[in-house]
Amino acid sequence: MAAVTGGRVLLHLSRSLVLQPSSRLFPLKLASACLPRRLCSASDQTQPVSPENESLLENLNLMGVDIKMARQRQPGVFRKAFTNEKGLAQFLQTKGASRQAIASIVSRYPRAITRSIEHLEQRWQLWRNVFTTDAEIVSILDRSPESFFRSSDNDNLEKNIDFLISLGLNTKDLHRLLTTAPRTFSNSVELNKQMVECLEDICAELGGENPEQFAKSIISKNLYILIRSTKRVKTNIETLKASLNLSDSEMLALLQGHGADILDLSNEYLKKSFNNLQQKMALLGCRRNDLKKIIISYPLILYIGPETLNTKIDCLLKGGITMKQILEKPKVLDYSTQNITGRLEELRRVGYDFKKNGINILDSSRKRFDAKMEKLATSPDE
DNA sequence: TGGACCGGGTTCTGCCATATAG
DNA sequence: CTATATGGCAGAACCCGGTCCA
Repeated sequence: MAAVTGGRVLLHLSRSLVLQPSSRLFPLKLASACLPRRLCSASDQTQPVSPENESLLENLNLMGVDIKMARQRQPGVFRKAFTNEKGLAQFLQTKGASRQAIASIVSRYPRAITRSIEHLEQRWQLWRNVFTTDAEIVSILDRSPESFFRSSDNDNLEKNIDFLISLGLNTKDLHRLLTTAPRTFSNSVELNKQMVECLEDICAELGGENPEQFAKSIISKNLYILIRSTKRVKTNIETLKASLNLSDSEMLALLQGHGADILDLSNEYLKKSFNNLQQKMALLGCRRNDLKKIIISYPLILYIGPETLNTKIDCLLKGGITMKQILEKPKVLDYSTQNITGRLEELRRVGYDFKKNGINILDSSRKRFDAKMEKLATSPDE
């Protein structure tokens, strides 16, 4: 509203992509007169807050930025006298970002426009140490602008990369890490070090031989671990250990296997998930040891939400599969309820005998499953 | 050579709270 | 005081196919 005061200026701005601090043209006192939001009335005891930067608003409008969203997220940016929205836009454009992408990036993380070109160039180069193309970086920025822009500390970023390499993570690991959990690289190195130390300590406490290797292994198995708090990881390990009554070596084995996958679940979620599974299994007449067994062989079962899990199990049971079979091949729970339901129906039609043939057929790719079905259709005696 | 075993690929941000800087 | 930097949180699966062996 307040922003569109002069079409003349709009035209002018759209022509020149030359970067310039945006506010020069509008002295502050003038802008304050334009903005009714903060009339410095007599009753207002606080210092008059500096008003929003008028020309900045215009620039952002031109860029297609969602001003309302941006203002809600980082209002401070709008009151800055000098910003670099044009420079940022041009920079991202040369890297191959579309107009829409740039607008979306700024809408979601307005502070991006406070970074200088030098800063941007440097940060981009650091990311390019890990990524091979600009396009990859652009796609991450589009996905998560905050990951790239939240920190203005390029030295820290460099230290992070060095640190992660020093852990023995190779180029491919680094690439996966930055792709999957880009926030990791905006953490302070200290924070990342803390998590690594935490993992090493856990290994040592459990009597592990090689804490460094252990930490590295957990990170490469669970790329989200470094953007979690050490408290979360510790609590989850305690929860697992206590509720399953695991010995140190059992716990260690679990973590070195697929247990790493569920370490980053929120503490409450893990507990809720565990309790649900426990209850469900008790209801189905399983023994306490079965619970332990299924979690050790298929920890990801705790990743599945209570409702989904119960539905899946019921679905399998209704389809003529026994709990005993599920306990032996928990991986069938990997597949969606929809997938399972469909397959059960197909198998029922051809009279597939789970007692005789087992349930492994449910744990196979679509291609393999279809091939199998075709064979069953031609020679139904199976 | 069918099928069991196993690991890998995909993907996870956007908000809030708090400490710190200015 | 305000703005920035940073930590932390909730949220919640599914699918594919290489390989090896009986």
